[in-house]
Amino acid sequence: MMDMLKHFGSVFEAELLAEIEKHGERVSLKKDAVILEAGQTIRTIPLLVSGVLKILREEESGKELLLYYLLPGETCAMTFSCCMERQLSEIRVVAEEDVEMVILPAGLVNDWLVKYRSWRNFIMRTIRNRLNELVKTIDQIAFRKLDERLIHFLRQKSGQEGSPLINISHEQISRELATSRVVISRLLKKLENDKKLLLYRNQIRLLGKW
DNA sequence: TCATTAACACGGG
DNA sequence: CCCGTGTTAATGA
Repeated sequence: MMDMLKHFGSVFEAELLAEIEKHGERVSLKKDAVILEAGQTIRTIPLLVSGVLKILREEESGKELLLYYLLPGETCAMTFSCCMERQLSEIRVVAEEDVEMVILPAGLVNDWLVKYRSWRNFIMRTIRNRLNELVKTIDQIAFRKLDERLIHFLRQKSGQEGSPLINISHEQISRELATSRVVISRLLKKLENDKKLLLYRNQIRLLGKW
């Protein structure tokens, strides 16, 4: 549980950490594993220890739209709000990389809201952060042109991987931004001509400041 | 005007 | 060969 303490040790009081240890279930996931499909009921919420989870919204036509990434030290606001109301999942959760996490039963985490100040603060903070980020995403979709959304996506992706070298295909990008590959290829080519990046097969290297 | 769909050629792994 | 990529032409919002 050492890596657990690394991200949550300073956030929760000792008593709560003991409860998490007692009731939490340790789960490992391989890259691309689907944790949750849209329409399923949610009975647990995850605390991410390592790796990255991707939260997606699904459209009727089967198109996907990236909502946000979940990083170590975080929990999923969407999952939390769903399981509080015993609602069906409106989202799809996929492991972007190999993931280590602890899952907690939905009932418990409700009680903890009253019992532990640190838990309440943690949940409030993740919901607040997520809300802020979603507002930004909505802004992107509503008001920005696709080229700006693409740049935003690349910047985020590069930051997430901690490297200017991004491993992804045009097809994957187009799916996450809910557009067609043709458009992504064209926009990327333009960015390459502008010396903003270099294109390889399944790889993009960002040049200069991002 | 700009996105999408279909179609095709190129070429690297 | 297979698949990701670069491009174009037709069509639509």
